[in-house]
Amino acid sequence: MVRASYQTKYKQEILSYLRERENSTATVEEIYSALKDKNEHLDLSTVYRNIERLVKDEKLLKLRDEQGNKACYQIMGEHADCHNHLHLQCSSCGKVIHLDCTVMQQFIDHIREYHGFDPSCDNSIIFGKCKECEEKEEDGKKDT
Amino acid sequence: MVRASYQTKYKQEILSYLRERENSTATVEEIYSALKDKNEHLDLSTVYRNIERLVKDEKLLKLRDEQGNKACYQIMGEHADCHNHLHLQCSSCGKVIHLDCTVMQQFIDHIREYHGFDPSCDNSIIFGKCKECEEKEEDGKKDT
DNA sequence: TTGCGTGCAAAGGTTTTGCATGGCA
DNA sequence: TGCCATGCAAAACCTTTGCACGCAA
Repeated sequence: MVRASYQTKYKQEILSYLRERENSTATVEEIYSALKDKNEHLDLSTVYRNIERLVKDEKLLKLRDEQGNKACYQIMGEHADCHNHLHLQCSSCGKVIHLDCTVMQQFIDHIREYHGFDPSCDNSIIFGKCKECEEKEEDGKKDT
Repeated sequence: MVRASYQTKYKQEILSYLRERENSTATVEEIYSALKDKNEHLDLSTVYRNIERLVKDEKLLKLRDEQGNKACYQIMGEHADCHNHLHLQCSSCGKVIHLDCTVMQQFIDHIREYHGFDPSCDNSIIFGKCKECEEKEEDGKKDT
């Protein structure tokens, strides 16, 4: 039997918060302040500890923000095999695209075969801009 | 006229230290302790400040170690256009392979065209294992 | 009782900042 | 003189750890 509800309360809230953001990531701070609204006494360390376990259980994917200053997290999809595909993360909105297509497979194979390098996709992130954010930026190209 | 020698002393030492490592990266701590040997009074903040400027001047490439805990740096090649190719970094030895081939170009183009995502290669790192480290590991596969 | 999750406080590691000094143009 | 790099000290920031308490099995 799985542990009772109280004990996993925060884990569930973290997962549910991240499920809402589905395609994008959240920093620890964002998760913390989201849960803090409903749980006055919640401590940051509790959030860190819960996240840590969720990552270990492969419920969450640990990534990095573009500057590399902070960890950010994303919920794992149902298939949960984020080991074999690359991640594209938009540096504006944080959205993560799970790249998993033939071209990507060929690319990985090519690296292995011709560059003597065996990519592990887990921590690897390709940053850039998604189409939506790029269009937004072009619209608002006036400010600094 | 460029600034005189004394003022750029540490910058030059940093560059020369990183040139020796050519294909791999160094953390701030590593750079610091290497220079410290010759410069007793060198302070860590000085290293940080010099590195910062070298990155801004595009003499160095700022990367992250695999865990994302620390920054690490690599010297920019002569062509200095690290903006248009991907970086493969070995998580064992830190070596960085500057991937710049047709297949990679096709891959990038494919992402742009079919996934609505415009990769910016600057901060993007694909971690993995280089052939040498992989072979080393297979040889010594006995310990924990 | 035992185990585990929690809050609180403190520490840890990396990086940044403020300030006074001193060298070079 | 004026600008800029430096050393030193302190702070900032993200993250981890120690400890005691309390709920659930």
